[in-house]
Amino acid sequence: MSKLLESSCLHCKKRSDIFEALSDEELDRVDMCRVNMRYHAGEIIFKQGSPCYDFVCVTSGLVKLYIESENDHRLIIGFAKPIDYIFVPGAYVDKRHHFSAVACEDTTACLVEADMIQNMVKTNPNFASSFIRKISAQSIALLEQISSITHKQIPGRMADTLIYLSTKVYNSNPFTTNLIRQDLADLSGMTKESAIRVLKTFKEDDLIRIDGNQIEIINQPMLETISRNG
Amino acid sequence: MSKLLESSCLHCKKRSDIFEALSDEELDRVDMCRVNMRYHAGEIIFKQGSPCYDFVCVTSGLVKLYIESENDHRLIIGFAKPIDYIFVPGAYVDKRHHFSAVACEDTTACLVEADMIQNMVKTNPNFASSFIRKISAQSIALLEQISSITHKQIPGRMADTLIYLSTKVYNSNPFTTNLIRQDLADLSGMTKESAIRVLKTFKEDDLIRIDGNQIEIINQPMLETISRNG
DNA sequence: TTTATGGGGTGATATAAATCAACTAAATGC
DNA sequence: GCATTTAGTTGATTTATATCACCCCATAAA
Repeated sequence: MSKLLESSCLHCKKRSDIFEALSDEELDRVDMCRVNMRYHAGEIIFKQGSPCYDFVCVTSGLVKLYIESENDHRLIIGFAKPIDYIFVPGAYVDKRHHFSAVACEDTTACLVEADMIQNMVKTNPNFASSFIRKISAQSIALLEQISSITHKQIPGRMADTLIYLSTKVYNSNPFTTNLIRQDLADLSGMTKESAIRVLKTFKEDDLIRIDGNQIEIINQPMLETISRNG
Repeated sequence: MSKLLESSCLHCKKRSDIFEALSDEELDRVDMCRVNMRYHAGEIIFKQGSPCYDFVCVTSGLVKLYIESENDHRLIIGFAKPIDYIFVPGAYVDKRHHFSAVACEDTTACLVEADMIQNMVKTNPNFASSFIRKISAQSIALLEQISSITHKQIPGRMADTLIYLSTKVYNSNPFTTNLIRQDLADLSGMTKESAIRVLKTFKEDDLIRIDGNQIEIINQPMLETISRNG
């Protein structure tokens, strides 16, 4: 279930950085190709394999991005939070989504026609540069995650996940999250049971504290050491 | 050891696709910021962590791209072959290389100043689009590799590697390669010993034939099934 | 010639992590 | 109020894969 909201890009306070490069007139054009959507926690925004028509700009809430494989395995490759827009690599290649996006809290987002964005890339050089900068950053994040998951074992991977959540997603410590254990596992490339077990050892070693939905990193230096040692 | 070659972008037969969008005048500008290099097999072209000044366009040979971690683990994330250029995500973010590049055969390549390319993105919209298309394709390839390595076990991963080499890198079957077993392992996220063992079972099951440097996929449908089943 | 060296290969063993199977506790629905 | 589902947790067991310790063989170096 979703409902339409009204406002304008020009005066939007939740505008993604990349739009800063646009003139008022260009923003109006974006406005014309834009739908504001509201998603409930758990709702799918787009699904891996489906055709992609729109770019998604998250204005509130939190969106989880993940790849899924035949055998029901999931790997969370990142999150999109307010004022992020979700880069969809398929838009320029095969017009398909290569990962899925799900609202993990109640979320609002603007869908902007992919053609419009691609057009803007052609007409506004600064927009093009911002766009490439964004893709580049996402590529780097992917490389880091590949590196973590393939080269480190469970404690190192979970340390990376916790540090990532605290410093890149929630930007706070302690942070309050409604990610469940399975999500932490899917971020770290392990099973739910393994995730629970490492978290337990981290708690016992006073590296972190978990209280309901709140996670606090108590000993970040030690977590970083664990991350480095793999 | 490397030596300088002479020629011009304008009449170059080894020009990467993305340059097609450029005018003669723009090609001349690229020419001015260009150095032609020759690398011997095994030589490093750039190393993860080092500052990046140039984009690399491979004109002959083969280049292996990999990420390395503290504990000497390597993961090959792809290859660049003639008429590819190597997209360096750090160029737009932190001016650092996030993976290393090594010539795995004798290789020639043109180094073009990153500033020049970034400038071209701003002045030529079609070039910008080509550029984004290329990055997007690389992102998709990374997603596929992440998916293979984290969701599949050894036979599935090696099947993916063999199919990848045959269809995407060498574009032939059988193909002749000078990749060693360790490289096949680094492509598949496993140890050399494990790589040798799966290859042995593949040979015994008549899925592939290996004769010196030549690898032939005999039963691709079966390999694809193994890949799907993980 | 012998001596390194690097790659391919194999078996035995160790181990990290998945799987399986229970059992709580909380939340939700009827 | 009871039944059902979902999340969290734990222990026992299995298994995939890494590690270790070798072997051989070719080539290059001394």
